[in-house]
Amino acid sequence: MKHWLFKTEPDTYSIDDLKREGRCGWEGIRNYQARNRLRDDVRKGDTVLIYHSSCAEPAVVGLAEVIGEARPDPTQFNPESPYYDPKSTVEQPRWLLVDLRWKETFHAPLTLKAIKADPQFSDMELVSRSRLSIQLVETAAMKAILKHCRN
DNA sequence: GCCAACGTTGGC
DNA sequence: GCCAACGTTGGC
Repeated sequence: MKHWLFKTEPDTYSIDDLKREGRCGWEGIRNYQARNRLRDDVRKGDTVLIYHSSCAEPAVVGLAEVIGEARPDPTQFNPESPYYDPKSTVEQPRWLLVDLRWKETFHAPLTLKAIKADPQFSDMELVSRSRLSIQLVETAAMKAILKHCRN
């Protein structure tokens, strides 16, 4: 089982939204590397850290679980959606999403600032490849993050 | 709001 | 297939 970190802008969709809804299709991934990871590597049962980006205090804020394998993202076919992609077809969908279930909202979010300041997180993609929206988290880092966030 | 990093597009 | 132009991300 793998661990991931999914980014979201809390103004658009926050951990509170996920908690309230209980589950969601993680819409709007429009980057090929991220899409390929959803298709090839993200599996049902994997755990996902939810990360708030582009906000006052960027941080890991909660935990979710992957409850379904990748499927076409319906928003790519909807002209009303900000994620609409006119070049994608139902026959050959370009973009995928996975379904998540809310598991936990952390009492002590781990801020980007704290992650950058801690040498044990220096290998995290959040530090080295900050613009990738679907990131792989190593088991050791995952354990350390959960320990921090649950204290 | 700025701007660096980096992904995507499209002409050649 | 190269690469310049352009667009997006996301921290600050």
